[in-house]
Amino acid sequence: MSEAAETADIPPFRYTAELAGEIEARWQDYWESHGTFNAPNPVGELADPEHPRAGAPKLHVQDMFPYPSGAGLHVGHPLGYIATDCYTRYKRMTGYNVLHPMGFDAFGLPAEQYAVQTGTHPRVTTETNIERYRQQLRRLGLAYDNRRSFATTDPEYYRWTQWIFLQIFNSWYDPQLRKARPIDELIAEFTSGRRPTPDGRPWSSLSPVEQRRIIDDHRLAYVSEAPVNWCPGLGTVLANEEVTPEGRSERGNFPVFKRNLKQWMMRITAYADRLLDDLDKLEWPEPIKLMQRNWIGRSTGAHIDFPTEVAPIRVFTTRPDTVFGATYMVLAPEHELVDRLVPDVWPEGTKPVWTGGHATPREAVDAYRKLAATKTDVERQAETKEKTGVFTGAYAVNPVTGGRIPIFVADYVLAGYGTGAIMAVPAQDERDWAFAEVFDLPIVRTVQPPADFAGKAYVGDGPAINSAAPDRGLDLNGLSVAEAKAKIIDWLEANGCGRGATTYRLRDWLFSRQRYWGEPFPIVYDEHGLPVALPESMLPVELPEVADFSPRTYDPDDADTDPETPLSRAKDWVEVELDLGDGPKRYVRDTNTMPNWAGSCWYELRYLDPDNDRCFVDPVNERYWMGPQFPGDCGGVDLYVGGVEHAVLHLLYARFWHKVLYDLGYVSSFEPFRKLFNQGYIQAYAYRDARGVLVPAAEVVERDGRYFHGDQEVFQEYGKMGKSLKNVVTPDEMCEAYGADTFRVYEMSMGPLDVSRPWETRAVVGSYRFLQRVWRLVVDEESGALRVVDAPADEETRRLLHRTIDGVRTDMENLRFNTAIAKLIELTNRVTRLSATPREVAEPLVLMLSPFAPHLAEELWQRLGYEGSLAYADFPIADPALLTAETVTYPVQVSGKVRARIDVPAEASEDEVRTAALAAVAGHLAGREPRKVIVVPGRMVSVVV
RNA sequence: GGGGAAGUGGCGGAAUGGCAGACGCGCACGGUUCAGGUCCGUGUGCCCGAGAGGGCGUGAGGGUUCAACUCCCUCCUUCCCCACCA
Repeated sequence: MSEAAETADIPPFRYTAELAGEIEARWQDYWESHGTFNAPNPVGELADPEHPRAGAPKLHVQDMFPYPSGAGLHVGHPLGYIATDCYTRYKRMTGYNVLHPMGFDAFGLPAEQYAVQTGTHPRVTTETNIERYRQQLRRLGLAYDNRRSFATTDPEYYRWTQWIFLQIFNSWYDPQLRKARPIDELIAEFTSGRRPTPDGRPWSSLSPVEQRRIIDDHRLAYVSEAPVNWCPGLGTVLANEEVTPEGRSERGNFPVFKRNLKQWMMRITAYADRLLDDLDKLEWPEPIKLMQRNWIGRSTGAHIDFPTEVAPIRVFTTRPDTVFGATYMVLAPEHELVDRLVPDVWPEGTKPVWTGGHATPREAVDAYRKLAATKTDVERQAETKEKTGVFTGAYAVNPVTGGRIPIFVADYVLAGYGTGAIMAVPAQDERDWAFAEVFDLPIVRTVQPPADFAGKAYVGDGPAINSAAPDRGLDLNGLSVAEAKAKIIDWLEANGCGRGATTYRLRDWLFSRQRYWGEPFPIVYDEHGLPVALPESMLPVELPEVADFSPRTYDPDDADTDPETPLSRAKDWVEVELDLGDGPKRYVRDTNTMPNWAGSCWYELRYLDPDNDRCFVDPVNERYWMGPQFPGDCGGVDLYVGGVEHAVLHLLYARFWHKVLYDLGYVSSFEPFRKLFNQGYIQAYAYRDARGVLVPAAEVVERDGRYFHGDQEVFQEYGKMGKSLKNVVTPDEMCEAYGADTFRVYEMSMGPLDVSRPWETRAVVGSYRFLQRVWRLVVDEESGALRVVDAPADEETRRLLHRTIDGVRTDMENLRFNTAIAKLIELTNRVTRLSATPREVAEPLVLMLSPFAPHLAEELWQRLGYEGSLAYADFPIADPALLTAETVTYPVQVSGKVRARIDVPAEASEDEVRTAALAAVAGHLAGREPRKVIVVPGRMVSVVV
């Protein structure tokens, strides 16, 4: 087919991809040069009292910003961006001052790894990628306030990331007030003696270094020698969340080892309760809230101390009511008391199975620990229910029964949760039951199980049994689990052997990485090796130039190695002489960088005041865009849209930082994102040939339900769109073939926004035809003349228009764009059948279409005789009088089956409808008298015989 | 193992107690065209029937109701999250 043949028959004024491209470029230029989507701030450089929306009610909508990868965007990426664009364009037309910004989360490993491979500086790669993203997004006509755009890698941005880090570093958590406070206030409490020192010595008797260590231990950001996930293959430590269940690195799939290393930690656990409780204030999808609740994992119960010969063992239990059934104890292999407890010889009464075949307890414990340490998590996984362990040779005393109970070491008890020790109650815990069976330990039921519970643990509710110690003044028998818990906690507290307690699954956040392409810490170390904050005037601490961007990596299996960061090799940068208040001294910089998450922990705030160089956001601007809307409101972004993969980490970290900033008085909102919406994913078909090799999806053709690549039959599968599946479709291709407006309409009409669905390029043409029909309603394809007439529309068209307006408004408010578009298509299809288009329909149709197809709408709006942009035009309002049809068709059911339809005037009374209905179905009644006739006004009639 | 979400035509989906399948893709037929494509029109859940019409139908089974895709119970399947958390 020749170019000439292709275009020869096409009318000169048809809405083609070429025309769409021309219109789109023109309006994108217009919007940019007019700053059409700039949103005015109340104060500061972005304030604009002349703006049409200055002082209007605000709406702050935000997308989860992208990491600008080298591959560029595919059609799945902008789904959420288009959705928020449609929503904000709509809300702008209903009078809101809309803030809709976009930025880039640009620190990260891919640019760094590319740098390692090619020597290209990550900044160069990053900036190239960002530029590409900007162009791709611009082409989609997304209505951003571009003055507010930034990348987390901009020194002017990460200056404030570092500044916030310092606020966190210079804070402590006051559990009484349940909030973070400046560290100076803690120092003042110690100095005045209001707060005792940890070991009771007077504050003034401590050396300055001792004082600093105590203070440092209270900071919300602190350096800790803690067990971390060391990954020699990557040369870096990883957060727990970055380690797979198999005990390998999420990136690279290298082995990960638990090592004690000095690392920055964030005391997010101090906020566990607030992070949990404030979920109730948020309009988030329940599944996401649940995931956060599970992640925080609050359990309430008690700490109980079990005396031993060396020191009491403290356990955490959620079932203190079952303490009478505690017939043995288990310590995690890493528990600090293990070494002190182990005696020289096996005591009297040691069962052979307890010893693991070893001659002494010491030997047995050492061997077991060694085994546990070398076992990877894969192996532990494989033997999930197989309980292993070994007797320590030591006994503890059950504080309520006074009985001696053996102490075991077993890896089913985790060092990192609770106290790393448990009281084992086999009768009421399935794991303990399994262990007790293996090691032949006594089982004492303390909750009466139902009849069919012989031979297994019973974890449910029931009356307590075998739970009395009259000589100790304790009797739980007959009480329910809840009652027994309350009573035993009172008893434990009164007798000094325990107290009510709460523990969390959430751990403190490991906050340093041994990478190059991240924010440097604004911290130096002095001659004592203690951290010292750099003053604000020294921010930002910029990344030094280095020759080699990679951390030192090792044999992936060699755990006995130490991190060596890229920054540590920049000797001139690392060693500095500074005057930090007590004269010029030599300091050493921190050579770690912050994790990827840092930049996204507060970016929602920087959009509000992106150029402010006095503070990270002006409080007035923050209060306007994010502040509480009513008493008790948490405030925050009004709508935050992004993928469900950030359900826990990003959203938890960002909430944490936001709460610290709130406590310190910098923001008026105590949650960053009031409402969250998770968009689904666009997935795509991929094809493999008979050998299992992927073939490019674009080259596959379907014939009779089978798929072929050339002559070869290939087989369809379904998955994420990506290079690896050879099924990428880019927005640029779609813009080229159909125009950006068609692409936008297609993405929004595919289905509900929160559901994942497959991309089908061949279906895009439906949206294209729709826009062509709308174009034709307004513009004559042959002459280019306006087809719009001022004569009024017929009554039914007018009523359909108003029902459409009403329905579209509801759909837009609820982000149901697919049904909104369906309604617009229905209206369009009706008007298409008219010989000319009434202006009273054309104008509202164009306005309603404009959020989805903004370029086309702007063009038609202009052709309809308006000047400038329709971005601030009023969205159509339905006339309530026209929302019903003139006549209503009622289906008439007899015994649940539709037997007739009747047309009655909309204003007909219920009796008139009933009479008409009965007449219509008389034949089906066969003379029987209806028992009941139900008339649902405007809906249907149901006759019961 | 625990938790969550979801199962509707050939496909994406619509209907949240009231006409199941809106809207779109695909497909079929017709118009336009030398032809293909485009565009326009009509039809399109399945079965019986020439037709009028009738029967069946929202993963399976049961229940509530005049009326169930929708609410309740049991089960099956798929996807996602967590996973020895005391």
